[in-house]
Amino acid sequence: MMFSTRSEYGVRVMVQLARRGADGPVPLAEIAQAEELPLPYLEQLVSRLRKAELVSSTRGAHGGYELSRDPAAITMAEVVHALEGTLVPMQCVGEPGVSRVLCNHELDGYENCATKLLWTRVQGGIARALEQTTLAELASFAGGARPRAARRRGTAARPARAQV
Amino acid sequence: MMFSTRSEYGVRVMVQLARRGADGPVPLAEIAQAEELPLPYLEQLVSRLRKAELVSSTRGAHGGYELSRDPAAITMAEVVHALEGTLVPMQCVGEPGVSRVLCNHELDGYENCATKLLWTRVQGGIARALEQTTLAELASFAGGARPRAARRRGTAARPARAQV
DNA sequence: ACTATTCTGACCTCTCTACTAGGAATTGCC
DNA sequence: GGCAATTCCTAGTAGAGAGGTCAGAATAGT
Repeated sequence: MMFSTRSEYGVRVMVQLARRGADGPVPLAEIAQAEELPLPYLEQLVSRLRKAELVSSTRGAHGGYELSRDPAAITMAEVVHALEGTLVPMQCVGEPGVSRVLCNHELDGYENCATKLLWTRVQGGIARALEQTTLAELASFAGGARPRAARRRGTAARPARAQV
Repeated sequence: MMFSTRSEYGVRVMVQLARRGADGPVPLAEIAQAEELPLPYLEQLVSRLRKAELVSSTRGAHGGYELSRDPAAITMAEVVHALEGTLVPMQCVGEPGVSRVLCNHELDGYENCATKLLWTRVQGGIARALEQTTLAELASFAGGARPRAARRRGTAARPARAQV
């Protein structure tokens, strides 16, 4: 069980955009270079973010992407949902319909389905973690914000260990 | 992102074993029939459960599987871990080594990796949900445990809605 | 016109999932 | 001992999805 790299890379793009703040639109090529990720792949990912209206794009020369909202108002739940497409740990929990899961509990609307209880809880745990983490928080984490904040707090070469 | 059906089916096997309690070893064919799942596939799954010492097996005629511990002492974290093999939402979070994730943050041991913070939180959310749910709880949920406990607690025909 | 950029769709390769198949080993019962 | 019921083990295999690549069209500044 695992999230796909889409989420990983997409989140990193968002973090980069947040850190570059109000410098106007940032071309994806810059981010691709900074994170050492393949540009064409990022283009696909960012397309999902745009469709979810998390970023806005400017085409043409000197174009690029920028956040369409304040990073503090963007939760990772939105971001990961846009990238991953769905956030259910098992198909019972999601929308009914096509499923690869054999389940004889469909008949009674899963009322008696013990496992559904489990997966719903797991989903709750995931959702809570994602909702409680804002983009602003990730962007200001550790090595990120050189601009001012980091230096003042004395976060020089070696930042404090991540408390998770 | 999703757990595999291995987890789903494996959990159902465990629930069935818990519900059949102390009737001696239960042949897998019975469970396969009850849940309408392919027997040979279950054999593979249950092998993982056995290697994790969650179930014990009796070979030969009148053999089968039974729980090796009290259902109340088995958390779903153990079960799902045994079935899924790993419980990390992103490879950074897990054991270092081979990874399909391109990451230029490896160099500094991910000290500066903002996304790692996110995935670690998500993992925490998943782990908490799985650890707080015991097999006994699932087994007594809804249609399951006629035996006694359920009735005494007033959990009659229609149990209280699952609070997730 | 030229260049920088977003945007789109098709394609490709590999890995993994969700099985199936076939049999060997073990045990109870007659 | 022989047979049936069971676990156990190893190999497959079809399909889906992950994780990209590729080619080019569309748009906008200079």
